[in-house]
Amino acid sequence: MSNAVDIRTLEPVSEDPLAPVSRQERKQRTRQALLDTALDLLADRPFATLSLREVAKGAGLVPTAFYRHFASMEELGVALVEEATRTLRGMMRSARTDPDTYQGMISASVATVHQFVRANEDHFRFLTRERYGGGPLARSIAVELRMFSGDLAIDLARFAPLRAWSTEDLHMLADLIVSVMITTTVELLEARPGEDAKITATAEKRLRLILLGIPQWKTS
Amino acid sequence: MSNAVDIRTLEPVSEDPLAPVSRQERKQRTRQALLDTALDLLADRPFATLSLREVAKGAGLVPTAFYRHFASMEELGVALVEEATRTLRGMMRSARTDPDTYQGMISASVATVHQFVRANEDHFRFLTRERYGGGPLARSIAVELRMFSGDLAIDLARFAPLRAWSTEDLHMLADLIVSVMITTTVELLEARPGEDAKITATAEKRLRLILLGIPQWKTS
DNA sequence: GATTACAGTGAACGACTGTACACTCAACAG
DNA sequence: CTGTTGAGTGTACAGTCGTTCACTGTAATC
Repeated sequence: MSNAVDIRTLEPVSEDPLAPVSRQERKQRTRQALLDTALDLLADRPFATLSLREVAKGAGLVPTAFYRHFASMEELGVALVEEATRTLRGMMRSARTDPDTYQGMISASVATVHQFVRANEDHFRFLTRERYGGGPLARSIAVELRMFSGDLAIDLARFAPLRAWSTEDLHMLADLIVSVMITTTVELLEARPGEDAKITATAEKRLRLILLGIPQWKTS
Repeated sequence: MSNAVDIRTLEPVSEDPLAPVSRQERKQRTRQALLDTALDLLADRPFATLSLREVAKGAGLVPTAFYRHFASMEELGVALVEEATRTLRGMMRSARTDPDTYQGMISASVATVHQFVRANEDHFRFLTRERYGGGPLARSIAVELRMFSGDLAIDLARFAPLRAWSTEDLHMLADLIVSVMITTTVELLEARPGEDAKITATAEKRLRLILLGIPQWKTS
């Protein structure tokens, strides 16, 4: 009767409490343990300060066993980006259920961001940290965000007041909206308990102000 | 005839080519050398990965001599925030020379940001990196940016269409503008040569779109 | 001119880092 | 049942790290 759903993939959670633990399943499990402890350790420090040894220890492994799963810490970082990115794509997909009014679209989008950030704080903290952290991960995250913004631009093009806009202007608008969402995400992650409502309300205001300018815009 | 000006402080540069090198002047000089090499090393990595030893070595010092100037790397980080913050304040002051049209204000502001970022890439890279990097520096940078945004809100309040706005809405608008400026800064720092014009043009568009919404806004 | 203050030196420490290598032992294929 | 594969172990090594301590030499002070 539970019908549990993974909020990241929106796929049903298969509950298999006592699996026969095949060989590759075990491997995948400790691999996930490595990713999880890395994400835990990343709660309050940048990725570049993680050491292979402490990640291995956190996963209950001896340092050398780490190499059975990743050739280096950087490779683990890439896997982490992929994992967090999957969450991000899940959010994007979930936000695409479009109400037909501006106001409805705004509040639904902000609510989706709020829900996903709270349900996956680790992932979003990792993404926002490393996006600007300057490591080698920054670039791949930037690429992912650009994709995000590109998809949003396509969605926006369907709205009547935006049909006549040049694609360049549509991307400008999409980037602007994405940057508001990123700002909101960071604010949520830094918020003290109880401040969520205020943050989402402000985010909605920012989006509403931007959308108010749309009818006045003369596209090039 | 040169009338050279320090772009960070807007104060005249005193040219004293062969000073008699007093004792405390020497000290201040090596202190600055520590800050400078730290900033250099920060070009492509987060602050948390800097080691005391390499900063000392870069400044031509033995590791233990570092302690004559800073009690720890974190203290150096704080000094770095102060230095970069001085640049930021210089930019803010420089941007306050307000033309009286929206369009003039927008292009002048974007031009100022562009000019300051290009002239002090190290400082702005450091600020944007560490703002979201999650270290102990993030908070003090956040405080500084909030001040920045607060000052901007005050300036905005002088504009006729914004006189009736609630202070809360003014802050919302100021934050929005600041986040556009931060986004633009990051884009400039990541830009390949020759892309500057496109980036500043996009930044102006984003600001113009936001300002177009102002007359339609119903403040609360 | 004698004395002090102090920026910078050099050796040494214990802790931690990534990585190499030879190993164990249980799941798998034949 | 037998042989192989491979995830995980244990030891070891060479570097780097922050920090300690006793020191040197010179500018500043009296």
